[in-house]
Formats: sequence, structure tokens, C-alpha cells
Amino acid sequence: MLDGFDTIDRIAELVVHLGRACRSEDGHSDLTAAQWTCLRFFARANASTRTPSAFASFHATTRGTASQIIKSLEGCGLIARHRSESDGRSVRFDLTGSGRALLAADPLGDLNSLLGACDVAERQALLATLSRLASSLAVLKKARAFGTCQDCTHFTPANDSGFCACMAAKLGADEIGKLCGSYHSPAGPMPHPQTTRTDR
Amino acid sequence: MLDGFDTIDRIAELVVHLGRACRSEDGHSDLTAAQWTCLRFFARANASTRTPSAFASFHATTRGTASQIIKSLEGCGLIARHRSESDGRSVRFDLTGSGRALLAADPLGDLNSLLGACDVAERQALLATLSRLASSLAVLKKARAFGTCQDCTHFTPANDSGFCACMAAKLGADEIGKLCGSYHSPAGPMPHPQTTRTDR
DNA sequence: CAAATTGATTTCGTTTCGATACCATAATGT
DNA sequence: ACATTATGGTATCGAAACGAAATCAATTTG
Repeated sequence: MLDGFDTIDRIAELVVHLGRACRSEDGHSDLTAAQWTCLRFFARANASTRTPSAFASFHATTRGTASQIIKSLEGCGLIARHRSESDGRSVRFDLTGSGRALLAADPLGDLNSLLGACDVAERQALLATLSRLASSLAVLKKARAFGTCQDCTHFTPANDSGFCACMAAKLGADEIGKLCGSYHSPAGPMPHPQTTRTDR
Repeated sequence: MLDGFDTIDRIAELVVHLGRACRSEDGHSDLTAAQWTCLRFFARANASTRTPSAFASFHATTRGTASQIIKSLEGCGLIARHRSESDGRSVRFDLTGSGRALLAADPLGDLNSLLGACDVAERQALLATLSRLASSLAVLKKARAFGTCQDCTHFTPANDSGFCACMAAKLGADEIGKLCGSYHSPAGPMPHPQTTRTDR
């Protein structure tokens, strides 16, 4: 290999680089990087996934740290807390009006506008590749995978909506595109790679 | 848009997610995420780019923070400091033997192995897309772009080597694949988007 | 019903990070 | 020649993030 380093290394490092570069803010941003990630997560995840534990898995941190980030957003009035009726321990967070409004100022907007200028086919290919990489990596790292219900093996589509075998519930058209914490990739091996309690 | 969120948003957030997920270590790693990034950077960049300032730009942080990260790696004996002869202020860092050895334990290896299982065409497409996004994003953020000399507009290839008009120097085969801080993408507008001193 | 598990939170100490100020050298302008 | 400005690098400090561990309540398991 005469190149300084080969294609595979270059891709991996580009992913890390892009992931960090695109969240840097020009001036002073309203939120920190962790808070942005949290706000985005609660905006994109379905109802049963908008919990502190799920966010902790998604953000690859402890539940304690996740709880702190969530508390700060709640203090800003960007997300609202709802207790679960079925489970007295569990809580769920929804974005408030100001939370949804703030998403428009997401520093990821720069990357979004670049992607908007991309060819549609290139964009689709990129999405497919990155999705597969993300779920494969989750399996490899023995972490929980996150994906959209419409790509999940638990999901059987009907017209305009579908049924999730995992949650045993019919999903509306607005739910099937959201992130789910019990996502199972067609590629991955085991349905629920939940390990024993390690607080990670 | 009936989906919970559209393709473009999903891609942007996948990039951030992948970038964070692939650097998380299963057990205890030898280095922190920032230290790994720094070690990788000094391994991939050409001689004139292996400076604290260039790393600060690359890592989208301040020179002060970059200096701390570098100091810690220097303390571990993973990189070695060399003063510049032409400029009394500038320093350059090279990987030591143990630094090169440690790169084999890079946590990015997980992502690398997944990429290795990819189709070659898919991999090439991914590299092309990510490279373009990275340099376009740098222009948009008014940040310094980083790319390989062989893709730079300052570079005119000869057989097996080439000439860099920016550094006004002939480049050997081992240099043209390395990252350069004065990289100019064929797409971007201005050669040196160096802004005034903002310490970012 | 006891024991183990799970979801969430709190606290504490450590590390990292960004902002700022600072010093040394180099380039620029008059 | 001299002052001014720009640049490369470092040190310091406070805020944030983080991991680890302890705690509490609700649920599940045996």
C-alpha cells in the first residue's frame, strides 16, 4: 500500500471527523453538543423509546449522565416529562413548542444543506450504507441498535401503516419512520442484545 | 413528509451517531477519544501539517485544548517533539515507535472490519461522498479543510510522485497520500480560507 | 412474600473542554 | 530602526461531561 494510509482507514477517520466537525458552532450556540444530541433524540424516537435509559444507550453513556443532560433540557423548558401509566418507574419526554422551534437552529443544519445539494441516488446510497454500518457496529459492540420501524424485522407493513410484532401494536404512518430502541436489523443475529446490568 | 423525519436529517444524525459510537471502547482503552484522534492525526498528516495549530483546526477545538492533548501524548512517549529550523515558534510532532505500535489497538478497528466486509464499489462511493462532504463543510464553516495531496488543486501529478504548488516542493510517493492542512478541494472557492485570529 | 431486576435519580470526584490571558517569534508598516 | 500587528504555542481557570457508586421506587421472578 503506497498511500499514506488506505481507503478503509480513511473512511473510518472521515466518519469521526465529520461527526465532530458538523456539530461545531460558529458563534455561541444555545446548547452544548450533548444537549443537542439529546434534543434530537427525543424529537426522532417513538414514544416507547423516549426514555432516559434509551437515550443513555443511544448516546453510549451512563444513565446517570443521561439523567443530568435531560434535567438541563427540562429546566430550559425544551422537553416535558410524562409518567408512564403502565410502569410507575418509567418516564417519557416530549418536545415542547420551544423545543421544536429550537431544532430549526440545529448546528447540523449546515450538513443538511450540503446533503440537500447531493444527487438523490447518492443520498440514498449513503443512507443505506450508514444505516447498515450503524446497526452492524451496534451488534459488534454488543450495544443496543437504533433504527426506524419500517426497516425492522419486527415490522410487517400494511398499506400506509403497519404492525410491530415487538411492541404488539399497530403503527400509524407517523410512527413507522421514527427511531425505536428495540430495533432489529435484518442483518444482525439476535433480537435483543440486552446484556446484564452493567450501567452502560 | 409523512416520515417521522426525512432522509437528510436521518443521514446527518447517523453521521454524528456513528462518529460517536465507533470510538466507544468496550473495556478500558489506553487513550481517551481526543488522544486517539490526535495520535491518528499525527500519523496521517504530512510533516508541515503535524503542528498543534493544525491539529486544533482539524479537531475543531482551541489551540489551548489541543496543546493539552498533545502534551499528554508526549508525556506517554507516543509522539516526539521537533523544533522547526525555519520558524522559531513552530514545532512538529512525529510518532515514536510505541506510538505506531499503539495504532494497531485503535478502537476504530471495529468500524474498519465492517468496512472491510463491504463491497468495493460501495466503499469507494462512500469515500467519495464523505470526502466531498468534509471539504464542503469546512468551506461552509469557514474552517480549514484537510485532504490528501493527490486530491488537491495545488497538486500536479508526475509519474509515481508529483509537485505541490502550495508548498513549492516535490512530493514523494509516501507523501501524496497524507493529509495536508493547506488542502484545496476542487469544489471549494477560495484557496486559503484563513480568517482573522479568533482562536478557533 | 422475599429476592432480584429494572428505571431513574443523586452525589462525588475526575477529566475534558472552551475561553481567556499570556509569552515568544515573525511579519508588516511607517 | 522601531512600533504594530499577526502568528504559533502554552498556562490557567471555571464549567461541563463523565464514570462510578449509592439510593429509591416499582416491577418481575421464584
